[in-house]
Amino acid sequence: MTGDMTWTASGSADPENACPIAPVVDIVFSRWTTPILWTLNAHGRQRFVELERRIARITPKVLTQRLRQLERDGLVSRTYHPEVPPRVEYEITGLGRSLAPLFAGLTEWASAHLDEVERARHDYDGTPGR
Amino acid sequence: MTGDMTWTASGSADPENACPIAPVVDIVFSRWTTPILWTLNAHGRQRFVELERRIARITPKVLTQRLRQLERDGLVSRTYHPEVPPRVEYEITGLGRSLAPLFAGLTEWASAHLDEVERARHDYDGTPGR
DNA sequence: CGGTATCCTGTCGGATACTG
DNA sequence: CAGTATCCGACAGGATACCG
Repeated sequence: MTGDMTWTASGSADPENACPIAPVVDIVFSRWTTPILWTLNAHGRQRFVELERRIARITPKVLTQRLRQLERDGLVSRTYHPEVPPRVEYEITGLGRSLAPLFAGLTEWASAHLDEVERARHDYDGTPGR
Repeated sequence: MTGDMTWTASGSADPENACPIAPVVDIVFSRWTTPILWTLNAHGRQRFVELERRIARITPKVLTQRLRQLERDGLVSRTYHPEVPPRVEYEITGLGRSLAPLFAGLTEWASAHLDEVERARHDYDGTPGR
């Protein structure tokens, strides 16, 4: 399909990090960002508490931090409604939605290969002499 | 093409983490794993020092830790040659290579949208009153 | 409601030194 | 060469309390 030639050997190898996708990984796959993006995409525009409830175990502090980061990166938009009580809504942006195929690919890989990983782990752990 | 329906809203929402791809992210996108996988795929079978040199700034301790994890997950294979001096070779497995389309997708997303992220960051930082 | 402030702990990873 | 052992500092993230 697309871009397969990007995943091949070439004489390059950047001196700093020999991995061209490192920046994307930092943006999209830092801790908590995938659950947040996933929830926002799956359930549409949501308020802070809704996110807090759906993403179990996340603390408000961390949720705020990650939402700010995602907003700064343009993946999520924040709308403040000056009411009493105040209402804030978060929504995934077009840029954020452009990650959809990637997430779909991840999901597909998971269902196809996750059990294989599980088996490998079991074999590794079960092998004596490590 | 494939698996797009997995990235849609449905009544599910797992209680623990509302994000089905969380396990994959842990496996593939934990720190240093992408540079390692990328290098192994790009340059083929390599010795420890080769990896160490190509992945700048990584320390031998951390490289060992991550390689062990990748080996346990079945993404990388380790071959020990009992010689003097000893020789160890690391190679990406078939399971590891099955991540190729995903990495290609990431690369493509980067070239298509990374500048947009950069612009969003600049706008965000430049907007007063935050 | 939607956060922020403060404190505190656990863990990741760096530095250094050493070994089969 | 290919690691391991040990020490250590930084900081992400949890718990708790408080505010507009």
